[in-house]
Amino acid sequence: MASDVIEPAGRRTVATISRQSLHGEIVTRLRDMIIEGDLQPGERIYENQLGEELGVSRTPLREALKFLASEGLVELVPSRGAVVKRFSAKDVEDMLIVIRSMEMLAGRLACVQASDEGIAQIRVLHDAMVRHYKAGERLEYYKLNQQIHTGIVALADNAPLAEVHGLLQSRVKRIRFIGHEGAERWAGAVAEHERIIAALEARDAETLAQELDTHLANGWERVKSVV
Amino acid sequence: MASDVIEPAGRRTVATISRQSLHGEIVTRLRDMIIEGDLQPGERIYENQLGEELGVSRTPLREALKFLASEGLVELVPSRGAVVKRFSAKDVEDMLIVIRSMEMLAGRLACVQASDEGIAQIRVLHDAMVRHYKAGERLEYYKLNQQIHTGIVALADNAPLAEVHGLLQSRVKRIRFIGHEGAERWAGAVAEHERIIAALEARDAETLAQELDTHLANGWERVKSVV
DNA sequence: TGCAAGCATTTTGTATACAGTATAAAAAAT
DNA sequence: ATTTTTTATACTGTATACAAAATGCTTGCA
Repeated sequence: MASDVIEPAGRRTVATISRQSLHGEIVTRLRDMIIEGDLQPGERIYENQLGEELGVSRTPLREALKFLASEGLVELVPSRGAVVKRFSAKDVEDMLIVIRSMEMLAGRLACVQASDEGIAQIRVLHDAMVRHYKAGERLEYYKLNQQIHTGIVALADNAPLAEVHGLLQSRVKRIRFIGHEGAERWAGAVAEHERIIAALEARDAETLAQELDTHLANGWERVKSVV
Repeated sequence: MASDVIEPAGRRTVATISRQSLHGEIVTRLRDMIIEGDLQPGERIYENQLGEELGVSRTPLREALKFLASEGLVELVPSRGAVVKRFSAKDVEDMLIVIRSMEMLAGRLACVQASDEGIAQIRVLHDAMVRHYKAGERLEYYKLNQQIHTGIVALADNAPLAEVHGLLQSRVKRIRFIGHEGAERWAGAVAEHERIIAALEARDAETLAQELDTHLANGWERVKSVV
């Protein structure tokens, strides 16, 4: 996964000056490494070793770890350093419950707040996703799927909501990415998405919330065997 | 914790059980300072000065600032250090919308998940709060009010939910604390609480969610003049 | 052979020092 | 007088060095 794709809200990527502070770069770098599985859950992080590996000294690395600890991606054990956080099945289920609730809220808000152009953009993403589905391209499908969900949340025009959603999303990304669903389930997910977009375009808040509810509940069914 | 009792002989742990790392202590210290208004919104934080003031060197202080930045309490401007984050009225309203949604979810979950003892404990807190209300003790009332809301979220037995709720809660605490409501509004809030507790005891999820919804919507009405 | 205690190594926690950058103030030129 | 440039100062960013704590290993003893 490229690190330059759309960043979650709260992170400002200024194109003009790429000179973000070093610890900032390390944060995004490590976040990617954790999500992509380069750093595995439960793995202890040795500051010297990792710092050497990244070509930075311990100080900014430590600062980055504190940041990620607050995000909940790593755990800080006093006097024993940082460990990549491991999530239990219940943790994941709990997170998905919260994510579901927040996307339902986002959907309701989006039906009121969103501009027509914003909704149209979601439709574009959806159509592209369907094309990738028909072509059987799972990775591309997965990415667009994520973008659509993040996009609906963005339409709600509620920064804290987007932030918290992104926070939890980043934690389950790793697990969700693994989830390989069978053809029939995959088809079901696409059909659900179709109804979601339709409800959004109709600005039918209750229907949209309902569709997101069932879609994300099914999402848990799809991944829970993997966790 | 109980683990200190069974320490092996010859290995004596110091009385200060809170053997938290220094940056950890600084985090809680600064968080309190921000919430209580010792550090005011928009105020720039000079690391040397604040470090001197707290009696710590810059390194752990900087780590603490990174942590708080991830929490959203301070903002990191590259090459210009940390600033206490300032929230607009819309920010606060958006946060309260999300908090409301999360507490509604928590209420629904609590009706299923909570133990009878847990619910009884909320009742105890509520009764104590009412006593403080009748005595006109605003500060004590405020604290118990917070505890009740946090307690209901805790009953949901969903760690990520409690975490993100606490995250947003800590941001609006500062504002909420300021909000001095008139006598009649105060009475209304207490009455709403009474209905909330009743619904919880009856484990009536929908009624509870409804009551929380109106209560927290009114909460925004109560503070929005202040923001 | 098993266990315990002490020593050594490794790793984290904190402080300090140095380098780079932004801001502000002062001086010079238009 | 105003604007621009230069210079100085102060603060942040990063690295390195030192101290404390924990883990692991070895050695001694029963």
